[in-house]
Amino acid sequence: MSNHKLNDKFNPKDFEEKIYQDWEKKGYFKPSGDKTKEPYCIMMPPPNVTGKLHMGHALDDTIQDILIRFKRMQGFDTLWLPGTDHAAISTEMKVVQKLKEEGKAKQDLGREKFLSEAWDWTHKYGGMIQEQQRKLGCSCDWERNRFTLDEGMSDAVLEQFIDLYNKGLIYKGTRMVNWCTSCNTSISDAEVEYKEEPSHLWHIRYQITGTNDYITVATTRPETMLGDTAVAVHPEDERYQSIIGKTCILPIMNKEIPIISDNFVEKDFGTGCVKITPAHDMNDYACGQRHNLEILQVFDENFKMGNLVSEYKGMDLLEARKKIVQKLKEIGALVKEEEYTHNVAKCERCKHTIEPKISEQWFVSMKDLAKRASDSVKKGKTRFVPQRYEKQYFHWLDNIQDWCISRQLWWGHRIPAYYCETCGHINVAKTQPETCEKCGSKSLHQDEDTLDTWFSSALWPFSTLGWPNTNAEDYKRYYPTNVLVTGFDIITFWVSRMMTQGLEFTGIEPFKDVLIHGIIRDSQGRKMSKTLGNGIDPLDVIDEYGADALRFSVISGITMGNDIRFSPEKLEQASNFANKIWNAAKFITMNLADDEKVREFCYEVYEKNHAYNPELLKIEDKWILNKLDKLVVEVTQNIENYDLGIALDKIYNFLWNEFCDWYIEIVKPRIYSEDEATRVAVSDILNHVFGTSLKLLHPFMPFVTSEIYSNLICFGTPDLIVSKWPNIRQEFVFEKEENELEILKKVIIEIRNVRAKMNVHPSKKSKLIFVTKEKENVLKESECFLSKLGFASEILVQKDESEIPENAISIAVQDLKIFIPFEDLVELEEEKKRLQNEKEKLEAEVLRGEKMLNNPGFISKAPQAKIEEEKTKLENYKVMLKTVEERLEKMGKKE
RNA sequence: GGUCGCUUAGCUCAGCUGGGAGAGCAUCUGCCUUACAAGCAGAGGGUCAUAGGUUCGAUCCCUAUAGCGACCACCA
Repeated sequence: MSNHKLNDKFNPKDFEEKIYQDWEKKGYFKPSGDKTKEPYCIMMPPPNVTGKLHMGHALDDTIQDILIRFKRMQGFDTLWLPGTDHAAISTEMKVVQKLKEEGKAKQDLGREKFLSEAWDWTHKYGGMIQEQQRKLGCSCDWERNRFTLDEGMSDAVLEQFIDLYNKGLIYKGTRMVNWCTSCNTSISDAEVEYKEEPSHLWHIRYQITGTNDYITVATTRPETMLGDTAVAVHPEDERYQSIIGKTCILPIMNKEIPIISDNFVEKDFGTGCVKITPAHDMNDYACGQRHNLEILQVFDENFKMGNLVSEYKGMDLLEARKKIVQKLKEIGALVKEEEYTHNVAKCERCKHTIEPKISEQWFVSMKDLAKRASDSVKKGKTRFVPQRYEKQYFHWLDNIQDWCISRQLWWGHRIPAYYCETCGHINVAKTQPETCEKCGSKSLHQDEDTLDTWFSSALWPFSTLGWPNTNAEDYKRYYPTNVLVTGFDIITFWVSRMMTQGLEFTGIEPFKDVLIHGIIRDSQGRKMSKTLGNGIDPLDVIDEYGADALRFSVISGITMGNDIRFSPEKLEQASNFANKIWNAAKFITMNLADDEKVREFCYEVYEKNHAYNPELLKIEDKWILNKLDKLVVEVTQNIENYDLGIALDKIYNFLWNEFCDWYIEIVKPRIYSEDEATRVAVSDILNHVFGTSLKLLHPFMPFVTSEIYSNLICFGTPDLIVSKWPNIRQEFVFEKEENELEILKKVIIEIRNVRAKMNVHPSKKSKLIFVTKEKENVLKESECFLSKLGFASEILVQKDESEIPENAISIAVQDLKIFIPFEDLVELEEEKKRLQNEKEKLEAEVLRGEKMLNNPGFISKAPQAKIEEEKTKLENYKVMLKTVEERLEKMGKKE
């Protein structure tokens, strides 16, 4: 007997942790370093260092792990490099919050102390997510783990800044930027999101200077009117032609401001007149630039009312709005107040309001960089999967604005710009220069700001490999990477920037494929969110069902790019599946023939590439081997194409419905055979087929497959994780046998079907009489399992129908006729009804076939193979119909 | 407003370049058949959103419509 050690009950907790430690200890996650192999590399999108694993990560990481494990088994020199991101705003917010709870403020602490707090925080909460990724089974090389604030990465960031600055691609300028009033920093366009909010549209009239006429403007922000420096209309708006160039009186301020014309004004919106507040609106600012308008700040640094009007000074903005509306009412300037919903800019991180603010910031000039990144994808150098997402990418790059990279934060890479206090010159260098490069002064101070998080993550695919040292071994070997796996929400933030920066600094696209997946929603289809509290914790899932089940549940049946609805049913399915193969493994190991002999046989099959000995193979062996070979080809192809959901479902179906439900059942009599040669042969096929399926399944469900495999296969075979991916055969040698067995399966299904319909208890056996002219040999060979699965007391094969009892059930499958004499159990009327039903079905089939084949269009235009196929099918149906008709006729005569 | 996606069994979703609709769960009927009741065997259930078009043939390709969703832009 085999010395199997599989526990009686399947429980992932018994082995998952143990197996992971074993993999890591044996160094399987590290690249093989074998230079004769082709490298294959994936960079893990770095999660926030203080983050927690959520379902999105679970999906993203599972996909990557599947690809890496697949390629590793295929013999590539694989590197999957993990890491974490310092997540500037997010982490700083958390630390600020913590300080606040302690009654401290960031400013009081000062930069040094704050950073030390932030590092403490990072060390305390950081890295937790990586422990969780281990639980998920991620086979990434932890020894190459990187952090965006570590030394090497920081050096890469400085290199990038200085290089772009020297090329003139980074500049400092005063612009209107998005300002988060809560985070107190500028943010980039990509970090702004818009949310619909109910508000009002106030119509306010401004008197045209020197007349009794008025011009009415519509606004959602009356509090900004104090800073109006013009009113604009569309140049071609007939209504206002006469007043363009005149001036009007700004109420409350009682100030004369010009009426100008500008194309950005929409004639059809509101009144067609827009108040222009250059200091507090993006469009107004641009318009002000075009018309040389004065910029008047209405708010102070803290977004309270400034001192334009002393009455409102220091007031909260919303409060000021009320007061000003009130005032306008009083002076009769308010014409109308209507309900209005509009989009309000919000901070993507903290969800607080974004205010446009004029300030001095650092920018990256994006136009040329974007063009190149766009072209790369257009030329197919980098490919989006699914392809439709490239539109999102193009759209972003084609409409790119300069990238605001400075943040008024402390947690991050500090901008390497040193200002000369003597001459004002900006010195840009990796470390603080002794003297100003222009005037030689020693009074220099560094820019206070830090860089956008994405400025460092943009370098991720190569800074992790040693860049800017272009001679670094990893960089030379693994760059560019093969595939980037991520969600569509991050295409603009990250994918596009890795492309622009990658091309600029390495001259090549950082990855060949960009694989985009959907997001995981809750069981009702809602986005998982903290506020809704509908998030599923992957760790809870792992705890309850195991990591393999979690992985199965997020991959099975999915299509790349489509959203996934989380369902507990899938987890049940997954864990049932794991349990199923566990039990199959138990059965196989329990019944293996003598170890030594099987091992010899195994060796033949494995090392000689399917060196089957046809002498020892029976029809069912050939059937399953043929199916297995097809499965290998298809699954391999599916994974190459990133059709992971399809691949997994095929393996599932093969293992459960073909291997367990049919093959094992068919082969049981041979397993229990007295003859040792029979047992050895069948043990070997079981081993081979099951072992090969486990290989195919391993990338998807690494733990349970490994645990089983190491208890199943013969000595000398390596651990599953580093075993060889099954060979792909070019041709399927057992097509004929496969087809024959499929027919026998149908026969068995039909037999079971009629027995079920007639309520025959399984213990009640019956005779099976096969009538055939050609399939005697096949039937003889299959007698053993036919009799078992068909509940037969005896099997008779004969050439004609001469001795068929009157009251027998008859079944027709292709050219086979089967009769089951149930003796007293058969009710003639019932059987007639059933046959009549059968007849009608077959007639319909024959009709369909004839209609098709009689269609001249079909005959002349359809491919020949299709025509032949239809002809064969029609012949089969005709034969079957004839059988049924004859039987009916006979029964009719008996009455 | 622009772009894109989705609409298939009661539910959740597959369905790869057009050639007789699939899975899981749920439902119904039998089974504790010595791997597995987390199981086995069987069954029922779909005008593939609607209307046109292309084709010998359309769930699949084209056009329009409706409902849902996402992204981008943002109009004061």
